[in-house]
Amino acid sequence: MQQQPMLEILAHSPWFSSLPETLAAELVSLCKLKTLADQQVLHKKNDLADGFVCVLSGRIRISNYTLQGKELILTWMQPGNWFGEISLLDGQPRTHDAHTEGKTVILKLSAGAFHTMLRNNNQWYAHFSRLLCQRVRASFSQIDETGCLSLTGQLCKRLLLLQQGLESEHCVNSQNKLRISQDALAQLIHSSRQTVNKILQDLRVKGLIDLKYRKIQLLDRDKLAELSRI
Amino acid sequence: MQQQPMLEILAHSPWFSSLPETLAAELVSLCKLKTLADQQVLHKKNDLADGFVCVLSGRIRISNYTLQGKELILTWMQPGNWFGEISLLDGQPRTHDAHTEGKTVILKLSAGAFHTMLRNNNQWYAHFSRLLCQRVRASFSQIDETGCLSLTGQLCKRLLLLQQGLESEHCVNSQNKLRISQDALAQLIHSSRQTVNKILQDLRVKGLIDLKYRKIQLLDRDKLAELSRI
DNA sequence: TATAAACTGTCGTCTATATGACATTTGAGT
DNA sequence: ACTCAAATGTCATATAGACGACAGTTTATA
Repeated sequence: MQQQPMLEILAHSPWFSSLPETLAAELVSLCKLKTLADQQVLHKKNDLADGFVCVLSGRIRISNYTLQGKELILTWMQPGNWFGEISLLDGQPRTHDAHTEGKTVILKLSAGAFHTMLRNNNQWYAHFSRLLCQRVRASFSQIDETGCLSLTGQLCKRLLLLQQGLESEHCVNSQNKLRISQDALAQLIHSSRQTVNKILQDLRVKGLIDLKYRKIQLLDRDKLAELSRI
Repeated sequence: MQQQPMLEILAHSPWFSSLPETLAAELVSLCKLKTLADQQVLHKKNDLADGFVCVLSGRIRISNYTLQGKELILTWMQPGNWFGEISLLDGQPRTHDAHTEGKTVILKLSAGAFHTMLRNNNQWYAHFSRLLCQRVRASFSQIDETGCLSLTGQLCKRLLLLQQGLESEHCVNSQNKLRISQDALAQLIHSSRQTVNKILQDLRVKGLIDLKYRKIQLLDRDKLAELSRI
């Protein structure tokens, strides 16, 4: 991957952009570029932590499986997103599976390099703490959402969040459309494909979104946000 | 409060017990004891962080309100639990309201003292990071639970977690019974009082719990755990 | 271009759970 | 001991959403 586009992707992460220059530079310089094919496993739940990762292109699905084998999607890590710090920071195993979706390029900092870096620079803990705080806050929001929003509300909220994530990507790929199946959305909000379809049709009729095969375009974000207020 | 019982309560927090002696000692020495009456507000959602808190006796309800005024309970902080670090570490406002339930004694470290302590001892960030990791993992569990367990499963899981929390308290008060209304349990699992009552009756008939006015005693934890496996 | 696989749209049915109503029980405060 | 507010137990009713079925559509690939 060329230097310039990589820096642009990195710059679109609010967390990464907030880092002091020295930390940002050291972080990137210690990382290795890796290219993964579609549906590769980065790690499974309960694995020991092997590193800290940033997605550069493609997408990584973060999910768990129930005893019955149903997949529960927590989120997708999109270009610019960093993840994997939890297991590194508390020494406990991974909380979720991580699978690529499509050809995916990542930056990876090995566990060893991560710990060496932190040991030599205690003051940088502050920045990883902030990343953890973001995760807690996002999780709290999600708990509130599932507690008091209808599935319509939850779906609107998730569509908005996915779109936000995509926009780090410079709208290059998909003319600003979300590329995602209705099935996957159902797994995200713990619902069924049929119900998601019904909700999406309803939103389309109301003019809030446009629907294509495996593509969703958000047309009226204010209304969508209104439907997902808590 | 006397020194000895306080130390015993503190010792029952896995997080606090894992701290290096120097940090534990400094933390406690910088805290101030406060006694609060029933239903006092420690802080509201969106307040700026004012401190880091440990419950010594009583209980603190952590909750949010929907637009319609319904209260969503995230959890209760019980004796030995520390909380409030999120806003302190990322400088953003509080995520939830915090109300006392019953006369409640707390240790409180002011925001200023917290930041001074960390500024002077960067290496202690590691321990607050671990606390954050616990929050993230607990939140992830809760998201999975609401996603794939029936209300019965969710309720069993929450009863077990509440009981675990209580046992830090040396079973002094309540002969090991949970003192909580069915209404509150409904707010915890985002359900209705009537449904919670039906589930509890069912668990009682099966011999897994015993029910009294505002009290629940867990009789068969293995079976309860079985009902809440994911 | 043909074929298969993945995805979508739309039924009808069934079940879990919310909600309102109301009687009963319990415990706290006087 | 009495009174009242809070909590509990139990209905009956309404409804959101899961799930199976199946036809239609789009894309990938041979």
